[in-house]
Amino acid sequence: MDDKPAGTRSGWKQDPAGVRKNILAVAMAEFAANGLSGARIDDIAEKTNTSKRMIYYYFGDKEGLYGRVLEEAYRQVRTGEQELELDHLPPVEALRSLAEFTFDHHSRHPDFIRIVMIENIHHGAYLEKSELIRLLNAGAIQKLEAICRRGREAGLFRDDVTPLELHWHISASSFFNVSNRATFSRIFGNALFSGEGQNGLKQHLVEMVLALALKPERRPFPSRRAG
Amino acid sequence: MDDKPAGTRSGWKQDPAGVRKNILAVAMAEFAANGLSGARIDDIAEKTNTSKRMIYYYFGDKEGLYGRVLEEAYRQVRTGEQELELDHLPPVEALRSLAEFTFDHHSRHPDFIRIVMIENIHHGAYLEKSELIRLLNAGAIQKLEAICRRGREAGLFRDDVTPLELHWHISASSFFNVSNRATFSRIFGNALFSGEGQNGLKQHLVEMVLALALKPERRPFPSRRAG
DNA sequence: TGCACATTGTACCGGCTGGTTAATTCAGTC
DNA sequence: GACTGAATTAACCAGCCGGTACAATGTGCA
Repeated sequence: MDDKPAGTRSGWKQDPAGVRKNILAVAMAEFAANGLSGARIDDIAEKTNTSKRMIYYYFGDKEGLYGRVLEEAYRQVRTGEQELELDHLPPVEALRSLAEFTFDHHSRHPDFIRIVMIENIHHGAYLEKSELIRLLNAGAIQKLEAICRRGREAGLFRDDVTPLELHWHISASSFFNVSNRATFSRIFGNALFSGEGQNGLKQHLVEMVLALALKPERRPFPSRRAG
Repeated sequence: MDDKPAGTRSGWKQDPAGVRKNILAVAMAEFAANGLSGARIDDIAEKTNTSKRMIYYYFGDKEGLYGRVLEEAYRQVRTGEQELELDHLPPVEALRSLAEFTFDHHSRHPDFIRIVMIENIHHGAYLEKSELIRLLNAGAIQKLEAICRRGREAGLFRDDVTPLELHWHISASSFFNVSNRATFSRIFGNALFSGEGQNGLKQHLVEMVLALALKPERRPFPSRRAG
């Protein structure tokens, strides 16, 4: 165990922060794989560098652990989103980039998607209890609001389509693309989930979102035909 | 117990078919509510008109029961879809109707959505085993294919957007609208889930789908502005 | 009626699983 | 180097829960 101590104390042989982190990471994978009731504390403990007792020591009980995993999942994903820089782009390009980024970002974080699916199965009961998550998500739509403001100021965007609604549509496609891959591909084949298929979906999502956001007379389409 | 016997034999006092049906209905509700590992056989038996013994008699084990519930869920929903009649409508109107219907239909069947969510959590492992479901779903896209054929023949529809992709986009929004209601509304409020909000989403979904399917020069938009 | 088979009730079990008890080690402090 | 609180270990437990054994009863048929 030659990890560098992750906590604030240095030269500390025991590593509480590292243990917590290790438990959280393993638990996230297990909950994402098996759900709240499907995950086994013993299995989580087994895959940890520490023991079952430590899980209860740091997280109280199974639901407490799940709650922290949920928070951690949101924290990781929202943090990743912050890195996207859009202010230097004109509104239409910014919206296009945001949609493409969201589509790819969700695709890169299937465990997050699965945790959110599981949380929805539980009617958002645990998310309900977390103030941290509400704070984290408060900023989730700010980029889009800024884009919409600029777009409207430039006379490009409709004003009867709200940022929230745009966010909903972008999220729906990006989320569904991961969450329902198993059943959809089983029923209709894998075509849409190949590299080519995914690019097609993404591009068409962008077209749809732009078609929705832009005033009809400002639409940059036809995508690649006469215009 | 004055149900009429549902089986093939008449004048039969015992009612195996009815018992099966009763178990399936209760189990579907329980699995939808709690997931596969979360649902309790004892609880299901309790809410049934019969006993736990009968569940094992008819369905073998818990997973067998879940598999049949999954089939039944698909059967109910796909059967309900059959009732939609679109052949008498011109292609654009037919597509609009199909999208609106799908949106509403999913909204009316939250338990089906939840079962599909749960099945996706399990990577579609049980759906994988069911030939019945594959057959049921084979026809799920035929209406859309017919619409697209007519639309292309009339010179209205693009030919680089497949029926499968249109189905994917319509499904994504309609599914997400139910599946992620809990977390989305907790984070962003209920505005989109009021009657008004839902109508707005549905109308904008239609706009997006039509914008995607139609050739640019044939788009009937601007939605309600000059044009 | 008596036979063969389908259906059902009762009582039970084994081990999995979330959670705990209590003793032990570790690191800093005086 | 004894004291203290935080961190850790190992053994243990109660009851839940999926599943079963077996007897009993219902049903059509000859």
